[in-house]
Amino acid sequence: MSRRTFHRAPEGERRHDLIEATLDCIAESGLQGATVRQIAIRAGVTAGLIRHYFASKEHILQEAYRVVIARLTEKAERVTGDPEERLRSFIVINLTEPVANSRSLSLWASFISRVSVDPQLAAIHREGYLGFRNALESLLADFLQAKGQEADPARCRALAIAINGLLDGLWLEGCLAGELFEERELVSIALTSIEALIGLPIGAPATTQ
Amino acid sequence: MSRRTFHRAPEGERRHDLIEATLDCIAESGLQGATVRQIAIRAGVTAGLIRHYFASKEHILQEAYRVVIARLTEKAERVTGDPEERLRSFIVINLTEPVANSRSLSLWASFISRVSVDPQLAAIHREGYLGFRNALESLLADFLQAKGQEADPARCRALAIAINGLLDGLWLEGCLAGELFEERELVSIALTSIEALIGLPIGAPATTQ
DNA sequence: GGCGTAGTTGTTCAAGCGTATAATAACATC
DNA sequence: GATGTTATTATACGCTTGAACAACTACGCC
Repeated sequence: MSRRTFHRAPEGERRHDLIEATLDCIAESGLQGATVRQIAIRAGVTAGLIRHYFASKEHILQEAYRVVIARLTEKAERVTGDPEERLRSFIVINLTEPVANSRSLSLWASFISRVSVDPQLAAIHREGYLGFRNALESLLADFLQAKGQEADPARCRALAIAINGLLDGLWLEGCLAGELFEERELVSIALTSIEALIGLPIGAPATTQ
Repeated sequence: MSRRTFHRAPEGERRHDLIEATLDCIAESGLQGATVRQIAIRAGVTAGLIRHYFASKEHILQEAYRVVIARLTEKAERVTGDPEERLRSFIVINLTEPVANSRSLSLWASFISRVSVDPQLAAIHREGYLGFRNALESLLADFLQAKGQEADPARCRALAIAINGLLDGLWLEGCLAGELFEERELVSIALTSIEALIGLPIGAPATTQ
């Protein structure tokens, strides 16, 4: 009985592949679909190998959640340019591919549903979430200051909460109802709405139709 | 070996209890925690009984999802009063108990994560979601008309999308980060923001601090 | 007050789960 | 090319799962 041949992959690559396979399983069949056997099949290895890299199934799920959060937030947190440009980019990035698509939503919702139950996931969640909102709040402060407005802390906080909510909600709508909107439509609505909230133009160049 | 004694409940009551037990299981341990045995234990019956009322586990989960959606939307869809009062109530209801709490979010997210995978759940979702947004859109049209503004359909649609997004997002923030806000704070931010979006006061009576 | 019905129980079954561990083969090193 | 290390496979174990089904009993009915 010959064993199947295999390839010894470097640790980093193997871990990455396993996590990617995990995300595929979750996106396709939910957390319940992410069994060690299914993950292994997808990654093209046998089930036992997962325990060689992750102490338990819990651990690989936690790592996978970190990756999900990172992909949802990292692009928006690295915008460049002047304050106005950065704010605009932040908005657009969060409402277009690859951040906004149904797979992202499936993954996000799968983990969110367990955040209030699983303390480990809750910790990972809080970390990523605060980072995101702080990035937005400082973006707003910079923008207001650049426009010569006093950056009243209370107002900044309220604005950040509102805009964060608006972006979350529109992202949700776009991911869920995808085909009901053009990408441009949600971005356009977001820009117009946020201009109304702040009371200043964000100067979207020929984006608002 | 004597069997345990039992009570023959009327169908409606028994089905209700079983669904309630299902929701408890999901809220506490996610969809994975909703096994026929756990549901049965919570409902105080044996596992076999579930299959007497529901053709399969899938069916009881679908019924449970219908209940979740109904509880999230029914109160807001039944607001009364003049247009301004109805709009204000709609906003407040969606951001306070019992619609906004962490259990609601857990249940919602659990099902949402499978909507893009399970066609049956997707159908149930679309039904409830469109009802909610239509309710908001007609509320807006009434409000604008009552204020003497022309209810331009395109603007109504964009406004409904934006406000729906804002409410969803703030609901999410409130449910997830609950302790970071006072209930009043999110409601207050929502009212102020929506006034800015519409460009009209909603006349919140002494609610905005 | 006995009977029939069907709501409910208890048990069983195959499948699939996470985990543990021994055997094996790929690769680095010399 | 032999050797040592360890990534990887293969197999096994104990447990839980959704489902099926026969036996039992509560309760409406006449």
